[in-house]
Amino acid sequence: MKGASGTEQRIREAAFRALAEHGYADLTIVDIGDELGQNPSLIYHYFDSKDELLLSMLDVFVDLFVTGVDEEPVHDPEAELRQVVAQLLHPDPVRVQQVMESPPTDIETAMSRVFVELWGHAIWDDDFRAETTALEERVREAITAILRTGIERGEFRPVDPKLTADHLFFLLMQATHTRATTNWETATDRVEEIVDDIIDDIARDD
Amino acid sequence: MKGASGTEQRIREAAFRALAEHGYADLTIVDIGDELGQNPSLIYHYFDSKDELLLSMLDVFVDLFVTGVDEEPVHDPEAELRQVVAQLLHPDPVRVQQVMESPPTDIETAMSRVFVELWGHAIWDDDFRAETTALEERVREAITAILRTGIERGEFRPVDPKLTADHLFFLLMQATHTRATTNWETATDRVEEIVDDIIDDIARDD
Amino acid sequence: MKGASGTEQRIREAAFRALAEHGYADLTIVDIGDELGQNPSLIYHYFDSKDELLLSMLDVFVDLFVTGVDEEPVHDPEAELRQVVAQLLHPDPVRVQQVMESPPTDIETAMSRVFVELWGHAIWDDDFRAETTALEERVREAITAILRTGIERGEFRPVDPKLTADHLFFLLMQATHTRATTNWETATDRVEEIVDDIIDDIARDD
Amino acid sequence: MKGASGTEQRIREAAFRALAEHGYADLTIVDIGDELGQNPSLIYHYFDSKDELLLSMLDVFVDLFVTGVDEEPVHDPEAELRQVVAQLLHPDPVRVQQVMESPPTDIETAMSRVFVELWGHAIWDDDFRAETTALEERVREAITAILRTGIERGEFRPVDPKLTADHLFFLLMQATHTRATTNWETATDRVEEIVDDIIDDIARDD
DNA sequence: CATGAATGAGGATTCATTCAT
DNA sequence: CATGAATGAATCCTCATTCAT
Repeated sequence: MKGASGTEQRIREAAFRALAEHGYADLTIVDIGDELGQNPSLIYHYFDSKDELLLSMLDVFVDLFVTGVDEEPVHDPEAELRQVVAQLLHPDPVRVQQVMESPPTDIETAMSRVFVELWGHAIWDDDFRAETTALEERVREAITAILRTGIERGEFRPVDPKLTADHLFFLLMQATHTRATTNWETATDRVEEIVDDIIDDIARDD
Repeated sequence: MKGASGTEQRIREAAFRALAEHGYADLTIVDIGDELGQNPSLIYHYFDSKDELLLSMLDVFVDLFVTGVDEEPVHDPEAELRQVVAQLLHPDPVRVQQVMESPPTDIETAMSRVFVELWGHAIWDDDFRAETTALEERVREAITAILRTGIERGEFRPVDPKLTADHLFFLLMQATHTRATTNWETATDRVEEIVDDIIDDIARDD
Repeated sequence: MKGASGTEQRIREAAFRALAEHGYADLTIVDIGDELGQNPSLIYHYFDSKDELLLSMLDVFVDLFVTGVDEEPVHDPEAELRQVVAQLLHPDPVRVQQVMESPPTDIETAMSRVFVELWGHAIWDDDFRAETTALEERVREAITAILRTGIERGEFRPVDPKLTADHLFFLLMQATHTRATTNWETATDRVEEIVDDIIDDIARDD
Repeated sequence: MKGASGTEQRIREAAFRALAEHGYADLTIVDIGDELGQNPSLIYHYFDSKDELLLSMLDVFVDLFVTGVDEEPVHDPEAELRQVVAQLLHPDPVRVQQVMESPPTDIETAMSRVFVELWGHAIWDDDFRAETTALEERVREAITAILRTGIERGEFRPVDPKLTADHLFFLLMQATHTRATTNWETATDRVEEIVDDIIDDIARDD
């Protein structure tokens, strides 16, 4: 794998789009080459194998999914909590553009499909599973930190921050999962409704 | 596809076990034949194609996953609600035996893997997606019915039964998903903790 | 690799002919399939890989090269010595037919080419080298046994049987090598001349 | 192909070493580039194709193998005969250094491997076969010349010089061949023993 | 001179599926 | 019912070669 060539990142992004379009079981090197607009064999100048490319492509997903979630100190807990929710459910096209050169047209669909496909692959591949586990922890900890700050400042009720973070986290992940895997069109809305209620409840002033 | 031959069902079950062992992307007709203990060509006497078999195999999963959840009239809402939770998270070996001739050794792992693989496939296959959607609705309605009965009888607080059912449902599905796809060993326990709190809250006598 | 199917042997023979026609560096599975008159993928029902097939094909060469050389007790040392020489340099079509179903048209050319190609491959492959080493020893020992018997019976002069056997063996091998690898058309005749002189010398009655 | 640039010769030598390390069937342009310590594309500035380079590389082998064998008038036939034998079986490191800038560490192994690989390729390539034929003739004639001089001067018995030269030549070639292609470690010693006996016999004073 | 990106043809291997028995 | 031989399409990957810089 070579160094800082832009091509390498372009290949990763092409793999991301191809995965969102074909799924793991059906994804071929030719599909990725098509998406890349170049000869498939070029891929092997930058990656040793299809597996290595796909593992490396996880980075693209991670960047899209959690960049910004856990980077800043917490200023306004409730606003930030709601923003994390929004970010996980509805990727901001502007931020996506900063991370990805040529994002897919429908980024929400692409993200949820890729999420399901990558997590599904993690069942069988230890390297992948290490990444999925780490990514989930990162998100849960980010939410925990926001909750903790809110509680310390008295803006949130004194709930168990880790437990509540996990609770929210489970709901958000499942929203993404159901969106990709069923015809229940309003599932995401439903999750948002539930999550909003929970946040309202935590943040309520009583 | 021929009639209700025992062989046909044995093939479906073999496909289920093979899927739990290899995953969708890696599943071959030979794998299924191995699991069946017979020549792979035999499968084509009963099913027109691999795809048809796998679609048909969804029935095995449905039987395992929801049989019993929605069949009886509701007697004791809280007990039955807790039992639905238990059933979705921890398949009862006795009941599994009634539905499946040769279940896999570790049925919890098998169930959660197959769940993720089948739902993942539903992204790409409309027939599958119709089934996943219907199955989810069936579970959500079963929970809704229990909640509604409990509320009518005054045993539960007057929550929105559909909303709460969806809430519980999302958590239960995500437990299965996280169990299969990450190294977070105690995720299922965590969901049970959260779900128990919710049920306690609904059923609380105040 | 399956058992006693005739197809397996037919594949080995096809590989032999294809090797004689294309050489090791240029030998493809498609070439072997062509020679076999069947689809190349059939080969993989009988052999795990091209390498495994080619190793197994060594047996065909061994059968052709040394069968009969070392099987019988020695009756007439000089005649048998001359016959071994003849066999190694000029395979008898009748005997070839017994060992091989469809031998190549020009068996002498084929044998010497295959010899050079297989021995060349033995440089890089330990399994092959074990076979070439064993085969050479078998031939040298067969010649040694004939010489020893002739000496014991007083029909040969009391030469060192092992040394003389090696001497004859080196010349015979090189005849095959030079025949395949140069334009020196009469090299084999030249070796026969030299070998005949040596045998005359050993068997001379003085 | 450009002129007599030093780089051109360095490429030929790199090809020689790469051939000794990988074998013909496995030799890639990248291997040669690695051995050269430079970018493989550079090779195409000096040679039109891999085939052309390898044909040109034969010169390196010829230089190593026969330089000195046939250049001088004969002074001491027996000594010179023994020296030709020694040179063909055990390349002198000093002389190798004069012909090759960076010879491989184990020159004997390299020489015998390259010999087998090149001669093997000569089966399939007329240009190569012309070279192998010419080289062999040159060696045989050099030996013949020495023998003839020895006989004329009465230092050797009046054997047929061409026949004896071929005899010695066959043995020497086969020593190289067996050394590279089998595990018979002492084959070269064995050939030397036989060849020494022959020379002793020719040179004997009776 | 020298590099490295890029191409395209070819090769080994896998696998769903068919068919004769 | 059941087997196993056989096919052919598809897939991953390699590698000689070209070209822009």
